[in-house]
Amino acid sequence: MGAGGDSAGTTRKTSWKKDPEAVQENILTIATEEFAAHGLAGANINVIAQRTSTSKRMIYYYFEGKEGLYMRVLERVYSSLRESEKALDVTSLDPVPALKRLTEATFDSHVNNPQFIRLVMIENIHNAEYVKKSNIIPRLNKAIIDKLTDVCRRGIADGVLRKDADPLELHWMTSSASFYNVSNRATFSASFGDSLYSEPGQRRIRQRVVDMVLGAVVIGYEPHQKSE
Amino acid sequence: MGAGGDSAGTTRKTSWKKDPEAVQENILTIATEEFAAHGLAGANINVIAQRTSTSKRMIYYYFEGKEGLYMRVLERVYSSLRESEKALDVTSLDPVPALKRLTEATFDSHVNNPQFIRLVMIENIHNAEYVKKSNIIPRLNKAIIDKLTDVCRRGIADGVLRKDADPLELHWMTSSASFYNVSNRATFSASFGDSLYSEPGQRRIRQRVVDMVLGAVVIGYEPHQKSE
DNA sequence: TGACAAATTAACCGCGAGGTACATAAATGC
DNA sequence: GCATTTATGTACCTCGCGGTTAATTTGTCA
Repeated sequence: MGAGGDSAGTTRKTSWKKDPEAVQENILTIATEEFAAHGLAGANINVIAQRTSTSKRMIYYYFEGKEGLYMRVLERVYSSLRESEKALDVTSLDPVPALKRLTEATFDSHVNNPQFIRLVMIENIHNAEYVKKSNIIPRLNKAIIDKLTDVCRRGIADGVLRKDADPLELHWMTSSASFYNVSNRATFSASFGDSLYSEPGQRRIRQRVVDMVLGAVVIGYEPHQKSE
Repeated sequence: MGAGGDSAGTTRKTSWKKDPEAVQENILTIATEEFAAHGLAGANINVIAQRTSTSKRMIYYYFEGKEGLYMRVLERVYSSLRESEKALDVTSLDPVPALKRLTEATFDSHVNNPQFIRLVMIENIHNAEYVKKSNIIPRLNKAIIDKLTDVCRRGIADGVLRKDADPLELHWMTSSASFYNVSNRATFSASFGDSLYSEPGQRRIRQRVVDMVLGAVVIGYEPHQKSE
C-alpha cells in the first residue's frame, strides 16, 4: 500500500522552483512568530507548516525537528538584535553622553524587538538550555560590553564617572529596566493600569531609566525633572 | 464492556479517608511546581496527577481541567507573595529609610519566590490572559502601592523627596530590577558569566538597585560606594 | 440501617501533534 | 540525454495527553 495516492482527483502541485535559501528564510520567519507567540511547547509544527509557503516535510528536511527549528530561530533573533546594537557608534561621544545614548538605545531596541524579548523569556523558562547549547550566541554579546568598557575607562580617566563604575553592572542595570518594560507589560498593566504604557508614560519611563543608570555612576548627576 | 475491570487480580485501593481540603492543597502544591517548571502548555496533567497523592480524576473534580488548575495556582502564588509584602510595616520609619526598606524587601521577596516569578513570566507569555480573568488578583496589588503612596506623601512634605516622586513609577523601578534579577538569571549568566549571581555579586546588585531607586527620587542622594 | 450525597478510584477514549515513508520533480554533471 | 543528487509534496502513522465514564467507597442524617 504505497503512499502516493495519485489516482484520480489528487491535484498534486506539479511544478515548483528550487530555492533552499528562501524556503528556510520563510520557515524561520513564520516559526519566529509562532514560537514567540506560544512558546516552545505551545507552538504547533502543523500550524507553522501551514503558514509557510512550503510543507511540513521541509521543516524536518532543513531543521530536523521542533527543537532544531526553535534553536535556529533563537540564534537568528539574537544575531539580528546584537547586529543592530553594533551599528551604534559612541566612541566619538564624551563618556556621559555616550552612556546616555547607550542606555536610550538599549531601551528603544527592546521596545522595538518584542519578539526577541518573548523568545528570551521563553528561553529563561527553559533555563537557557538552548542558548547554552548554541555556539554562536555567547560570542555575540561581547560587543555591547566592549562599548561599555570603553565608556567606563574614559569616564573614570576623565573623572566624570565613579571609580567603581562597572561595565557589566551597567549593562545589567540598563537591561533590567529595558527588558522588564516590555516583558512584563501585560501583567503590570493588568495589575496597575496602563498609564505607564501610554505614549507620555513611556517617555517618562525612558527618562527615568536614564536617570537611574546615570545617577548610579555619574559623579554629581542631577536627575531630569519632570515638567509640571 | 464495562469499565470496572474488577475481575481477577485488580488491586483497587480499598480504603481511604475523606479530606477534600488536603487533597486540593496537595494538588495545588504539585501543580505549582509543574506549571512553574514547564509552563501551561509544557506541564503535563498525567505527571501532576502521578506526583500527587491522589488521582487525575480529582484534578478534574476540583479544578475542572488544566486551565482551571493553572488559574488557581496563579491566584495562590499571587496571594502568598502579596500577603508577605503586607506584613512589612514602614509607617514607623522616616520616608527615606522606609523607601530603602521597601526596595530591599521587594528585591529579597523576588529572590525568595522564584516560582512566583516563573509563573508571572509564563503569564506574560500568555499576555496576562488569566490574571485578567481572575477576580482576586487585581485587588491584591493595592497594598504595595498604598505603602509607596504614604512614603511619597510624607517624603515630599518633609522635603526629602523630589516633588515629582511617583508611587507607581517607584514600584515599577523596584520591580523591574528585582524581577529581572530572578527572571533572566539563566540567559544573563549564559551570556555574561555568573559573576553577578555569586553571593557577593548579588549583594552588590542589591545595593545598586537601592542606589538607582533612591537616586531617582531622594534629593541629594549619595550612592553607596563599593569598598575596595 | 439504609437511602443519599460527597469523595475517590481505575479504566478507557479520541484526537491532535510530532515525526516518517515514499514517490517524484528540479537541478547538476558527465 | 542519462545517472545522481538535491529539494519538494502527499499521505500516513503512532502515541501521548487532556479529558471522560462508570463504578465504588465513605460519611451523614432520618
